[in-house]
Amino acid sequence: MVLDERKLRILSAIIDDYIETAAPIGSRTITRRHDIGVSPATIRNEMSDLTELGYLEQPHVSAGRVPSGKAYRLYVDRLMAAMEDEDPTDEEVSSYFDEKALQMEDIVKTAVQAVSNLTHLTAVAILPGQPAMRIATLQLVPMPGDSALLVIVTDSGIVRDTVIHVSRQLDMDALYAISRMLTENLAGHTLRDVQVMLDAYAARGGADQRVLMGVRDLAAQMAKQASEDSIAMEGAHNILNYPEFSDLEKARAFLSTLEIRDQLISLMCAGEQPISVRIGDELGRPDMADCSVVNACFNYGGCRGSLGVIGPMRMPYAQVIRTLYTISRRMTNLFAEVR
Amino acid sequence: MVLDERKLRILSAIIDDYIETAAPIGSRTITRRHDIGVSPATIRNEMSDLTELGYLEQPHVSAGRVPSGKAYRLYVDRLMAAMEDEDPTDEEVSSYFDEKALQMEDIVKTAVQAVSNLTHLTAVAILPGQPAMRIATLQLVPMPGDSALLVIVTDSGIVRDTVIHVSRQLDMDALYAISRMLTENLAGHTLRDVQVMLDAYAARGGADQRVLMGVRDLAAQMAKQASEDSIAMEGAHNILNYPEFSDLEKARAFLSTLEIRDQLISLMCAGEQPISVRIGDELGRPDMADCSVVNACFNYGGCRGSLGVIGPMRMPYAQVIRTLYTISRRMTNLFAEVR
DNA sequence: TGTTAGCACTCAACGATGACGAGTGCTAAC
DNA sequence: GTTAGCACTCGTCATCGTTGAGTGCTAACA
Repeated sequence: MVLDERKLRILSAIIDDYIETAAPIGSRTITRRHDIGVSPATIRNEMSDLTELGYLEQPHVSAGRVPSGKAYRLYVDRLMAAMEDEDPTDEEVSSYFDEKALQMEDIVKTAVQAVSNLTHLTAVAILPGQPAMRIATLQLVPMPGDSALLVIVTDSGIVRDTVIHVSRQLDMDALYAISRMLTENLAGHTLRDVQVMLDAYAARGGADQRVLMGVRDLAAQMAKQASEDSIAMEGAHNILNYPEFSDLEKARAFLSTLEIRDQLISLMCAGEQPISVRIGDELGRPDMADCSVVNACFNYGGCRGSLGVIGPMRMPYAQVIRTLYTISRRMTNLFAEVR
Repeated sequence: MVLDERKLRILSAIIDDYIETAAPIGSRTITRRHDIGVSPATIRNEMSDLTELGYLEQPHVSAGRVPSGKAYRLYVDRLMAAMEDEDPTDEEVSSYFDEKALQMEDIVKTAVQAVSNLTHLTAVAILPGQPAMRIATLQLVPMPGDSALLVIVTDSGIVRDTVIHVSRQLDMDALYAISRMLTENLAGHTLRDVQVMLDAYAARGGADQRVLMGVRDLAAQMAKQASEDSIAMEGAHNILNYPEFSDLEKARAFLSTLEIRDQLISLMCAGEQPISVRIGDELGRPDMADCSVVNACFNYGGCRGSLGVIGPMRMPYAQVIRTLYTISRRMTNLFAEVR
């Protein structure tokens, strides 16, 4: 038995309808809503074949059919092939990004929000850790009271700051002198090296110990943060709007999984392709067997981040893929600009 | 009919049991679980009186009784009175705050997480806007490429930064010179004034226009952000664990309300007391009539922020109040330190 | 006068039952 | 190969009796 043109059309019709209605599709429904040109009985025969081939499933004998993971896979593969030719427009994406000169973290946050709003699904971005980041500049800014803001900028454009205590008599110029000195000595070194170097300086005495320790602590904190993947998520409880999660227990299980960092990262980490779609079992996780994940990747610095959505297997793949593709490309461009 | 000692004991027993089990409490249950010293029949008579007085409600005639908002009010008032004498210990709170030298926003985020984890409710913090913030320092830090990080520190210790484009030839010293000049001219002025002043400078020409515009834009953005209340929230979908929200529709309504900024702010804004408890109707919102909000306030700079939880009327008030009290006091101390 | 045992009554929850209808699979005719 | 017809399946929904927790009332008791 082979998947001929008519079977494909019927399957496609079922998938489209099911994505829209979330209810099992019967043979008559198809003749009503699509112009296949044959009677329900014929459709039934074809559907029976499609079930045999593993593309359709029957919740029970007297219900309609529901697409299987295999069906979605076929559907998405054809979709992707068809999209290659298309030139995706920027649609409504622009309105989310109209601010200028955003910092990296803001860009990611904005992108995740945009995806969640546009797809009504849960959007997640993951930035893989960069353990070997190097310091580019280091600057102390006076703060009210006897403290200062320590700002560290890395070569990949990541910025972190923290408040440290300093001696009261250090004014803007004095702080700048220290900043210059520290930058000259530390620029180009990795965050880990810096910690060791500063301990050595401190042991030799001389400079303001509090400042040195402050820098070391922030460097340590940054090194820790930077070596960990960072996550942005938005729209987690969008899934409550999907009938497949109308069972509270399921919804809770889904949300709990999203809350566990490692699980989320392993779910959402992208492959090498610009767009990757993993459907149901392909996720390799029994608890997520009726979910799908679509990922796009983007470049920032020398690295690859992942932007994606997670939701029920029944999701509007075409729209999701288009949205993710557009936004991830936009992100890559913005990051290129920032550098 | 008056609320004598025995009625109070029975009411209190009902509330305690109900908070624990979430199921209507019957007369026999009370005699089984509490040592009131009278028979179920007597309890029934008392319960009938309590219902008459408005402290108890009957979901239907053959179910047990459920405490009314009025009952919780009484319960909480007595609780607060009893707590005055107590010296609250720091319990497990410390483990959340062991990082040193946190920035304001981090402290708030940490606090909200701590509250949510400890109470298993939805925790929210609100920092009221400070429209009249003044600039304390302003500093440009070199970034890779032809851009710089602009950092603005306000007199209340709020820090914001953004990346701006500058001429390629500006090195660290040049940027510092500009920073000094700008700080000298702008320090002490409000964010709004600064925008006007910079437009004037720019019109006169001379200095690096891009820098001036960058500073103006960031000042504008900060002014906008600062004049708005800022919100931190954690544990929104904790409510899915409460049987009162086992109705998906209710859960969704609750979550939607939390997502609407203005509604959330109006719900969570605290009064002047260190701890405020608003129960059911007292919130003045029909859609939240079976929820309660407990708020604590904390000081930061000259301002008052609010830290609170929102959840079903049936919440463990004693524990919630204690937790909020401890953490809000801790926050006030930390903010005093930072300054 | 307050307390208690007894008893009739109420009503949500639960399970069984049957009608309904959407949908299937099979067969025979076209 | 397609289609009409028909028997069959099975989830959904409404109905109905049963069960049990809990109440309110009354009368007896201390």
